[in-house]
Amino acid sequence: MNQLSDRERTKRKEKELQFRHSEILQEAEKIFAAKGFYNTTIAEIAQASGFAVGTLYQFFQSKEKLYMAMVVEKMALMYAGMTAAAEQENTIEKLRAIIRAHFQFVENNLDFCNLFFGWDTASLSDGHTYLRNRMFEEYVNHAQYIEVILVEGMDKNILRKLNPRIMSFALSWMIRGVIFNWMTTTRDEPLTEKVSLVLDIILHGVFDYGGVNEKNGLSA
Amino acid sequence: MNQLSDRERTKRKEKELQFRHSEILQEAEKIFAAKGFYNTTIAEIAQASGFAVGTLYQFFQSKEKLYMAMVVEKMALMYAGMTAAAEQENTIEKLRAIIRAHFQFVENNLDFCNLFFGWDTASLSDGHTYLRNRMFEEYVNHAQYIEVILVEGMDKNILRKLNPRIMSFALSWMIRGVIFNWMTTTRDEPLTEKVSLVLDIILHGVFDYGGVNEKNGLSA
Amino acid sequence: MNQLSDRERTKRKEKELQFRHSEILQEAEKIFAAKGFYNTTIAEIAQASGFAVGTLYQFFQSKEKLYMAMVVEKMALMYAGMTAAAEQENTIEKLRAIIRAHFQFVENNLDFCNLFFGWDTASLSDGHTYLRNRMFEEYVNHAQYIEVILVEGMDKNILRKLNPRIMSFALSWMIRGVIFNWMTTTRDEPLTEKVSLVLDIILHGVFDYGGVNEKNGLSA
Amino acid sequence: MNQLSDRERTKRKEKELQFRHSEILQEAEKIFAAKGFYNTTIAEIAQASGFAVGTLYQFFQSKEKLYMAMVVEKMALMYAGMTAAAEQENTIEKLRAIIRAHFQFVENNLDFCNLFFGWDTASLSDGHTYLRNRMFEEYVNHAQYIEVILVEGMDKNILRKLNPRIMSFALSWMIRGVIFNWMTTTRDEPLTEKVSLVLDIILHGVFDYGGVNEKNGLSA
DNA sequence: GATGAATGAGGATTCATTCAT
DNA sequence: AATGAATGAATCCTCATTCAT
Repeated sequence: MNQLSDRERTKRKEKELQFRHSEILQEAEKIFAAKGFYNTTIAEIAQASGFAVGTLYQFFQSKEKLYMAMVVEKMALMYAGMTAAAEQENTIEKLRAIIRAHFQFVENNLDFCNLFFGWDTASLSDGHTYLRNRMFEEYVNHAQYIEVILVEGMDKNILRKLNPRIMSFALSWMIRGVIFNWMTTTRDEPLTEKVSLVLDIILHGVFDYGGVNEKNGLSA
Repeated sequence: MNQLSDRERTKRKEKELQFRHSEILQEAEKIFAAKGFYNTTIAEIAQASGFAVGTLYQFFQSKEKLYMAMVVEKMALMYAGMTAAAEQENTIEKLRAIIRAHFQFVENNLDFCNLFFGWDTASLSDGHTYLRNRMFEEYVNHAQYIEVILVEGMDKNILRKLNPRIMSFALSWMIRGVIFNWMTTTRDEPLTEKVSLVLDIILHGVFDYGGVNEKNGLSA
Repeated sequence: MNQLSDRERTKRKEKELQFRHSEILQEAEKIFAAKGFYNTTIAEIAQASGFAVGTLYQFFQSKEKLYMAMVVEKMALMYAGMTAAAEQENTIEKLRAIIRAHFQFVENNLDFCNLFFGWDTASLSDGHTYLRNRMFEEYVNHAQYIEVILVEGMDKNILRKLNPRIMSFALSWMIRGVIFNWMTTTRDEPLTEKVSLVLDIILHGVFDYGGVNEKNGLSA
Repeated sequence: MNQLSDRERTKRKEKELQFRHSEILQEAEKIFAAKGFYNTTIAEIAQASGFAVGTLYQFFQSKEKLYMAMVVEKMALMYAGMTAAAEQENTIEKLRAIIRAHFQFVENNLDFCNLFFGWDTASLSDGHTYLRNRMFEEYVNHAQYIEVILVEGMDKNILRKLNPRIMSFALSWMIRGVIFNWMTTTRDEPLTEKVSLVLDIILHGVFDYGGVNEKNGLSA
């Protein structure tokens, strides 16, 4: 029983640790998003998260590591959400789900996305290599995941047989573009309203065949 | 005669000034691109451009202003090039020319694009508002220019009648995506080789109508 | 009986305390010797000695006090050893024994001596006065002990009648010099081999009387 | 003529530089001597020497480098003085001159010697290797210089044929001992008064041959 | 008594900016 | 106009010490 309570205590501690961890990360995200990496001081984050400066350094070795942890965690979350959403039968539906998940994440994580999409993932001095690599890795990983879906679609003769890498990037960045547009303007209607439009453009393009797309009832 | 020589002197001076200006901006671009805004020191730029630190401050009020001048100049150049290239009869050809001009600029200005597209336009402390606004302005300006072309195309029944703003962003960012992909990979073939593919995707989308696009001879 | 067990418990506790004390001091010595006072952290000592940081503070009020305890203990040991060794009939033999004891201590306590002789008894901020005084006290104490021996020797017409304080310091530091030399070089032969040489020099000096020393059979 | 004035200006600047250099070093010496390496702050030195913190960093890369520069300079000065003083015909006179020069330096550089002889040449974290080496080098250099004098004396049958390295160290450290004694006590009479006594002990030792030394008229 | 997480004061260092020459 | 030495505010990080458990 004593042992049990020991285990329990350990567990509780770990949970608390995790909790504090994300507590800090959450505040850090807001501040980093608002002011960028270099204009954010550790003291600010400490104050905002209610810990002492020294305490932050017990969780994160350095300012850069803290920043990285925040970005990597969020990115993973974003891509995980998209991957989970893509669990659909139909290729088209998979793409639609991915777009929607992407948009939803943005709506729910404005702070972070401001940072991530807003031209701003700061150039970190030396550790920058690691973060860039890590982000790029995550990004490529996701791109490959989309490629797989695209290739599947090609095999089923649902999608045209074009370079899947390029297609994947075109899709991702078209999405990014719409996000950027939304974030930098009034945001009067939810981003998720634009899912169909984006899917339509990526699927059928902008060329006008004289209404042939619409006739085919293919516009999503 | 004295007046003439005065004018001449003034002219020469202005030319020299301009020359020094761009001399500095050129070196600044390289260094900023290589190390980011915060890891670049004024002393470095001074050294690289062959001027004294104090002299730089005679041209630019502050480090941020210098950075801004550099970015704004380059952006203007980029968009100007694209606008110039778009002087074509045909809507489709206009789009193709814009894509090509974009790609060419990237190929010719790797340093800058690394900075501009590479997730890095640092968040500048207080002047950041101005730069962001200035960049955004320039960007929206360009987007509107493309919108005009797109609306023209719609009027001529060449393009589908979709939200032109969204279409414009979709196009721009699809281009960005391909650029990003190219910049972060091997770059074994010129970026300009991809013009047709990008145009094809944006025009006809990725959906497979059973070869109907190809049959129609519409693939660009 | 209860009282007895109480006494016993108290005794045992004290022994344990003492044990832990020296346990800590032993580890502290190694680390201090290797890295100096300021580059050694309490956390390191805690880890090395297998106690928690807080526990160390139950034994020693501060880092400086811990350091002092260590130094003072070792010094006392050193001087005690020398004093014990000096229990000899003959004055000359007393000096020889002191030199030998000194050298032996060095050979057996390299870590500490590195610290103590190696130019490094760091200047401690405020407590430094105490430690310096304490060390100096110990040192002078020992010097006086040697002085007594020297004066005895003078009384017996074995030693020249010179300022005994100076003589004492001359002897001590000549020993230190040989130690320093030995510690900073290859140490191929034991330090104790040098006892006779040192005794010879201090007794007879370096002047050459044309072999008169040797003739007299006085070289030690 | 312009060229000449240029040269002159350069010269003057260099002189000023050197002047400031030693200005700083002088103040640094006092403070370091009083408080030790770790308890001295750059800000203090800056304040004391009348410069801004940043200015110190234009002269010395780091606190350690500043410390080293100070120590090395002083040591060189000390040994140079002793070497210069040793320009004597007679071996005995050479030794006497060296001892006197040593003592004089101490009298004139109390601050520094407090640091240098007072158990305190701090253990510098990483740069420490360089300083230690540099100091040791300088030290050994000097020791060898004395060795040469000793060997000369042996060749002339003035000194006994003992290990010259050990003799050199014995002499140096006996001197150090007397210095230490003088520095840590009242200093009522000048250190230089003790030259003859030290020379006497090192030459003739402390053994009493029944006045044979004095009879020979050899006591220095 | 033992623990070790939390604290926050303290200091080295950098670098944009100024200004006397 | 050009220079570049001097400035000192600003910030990251360390680590001795405390105290709730």
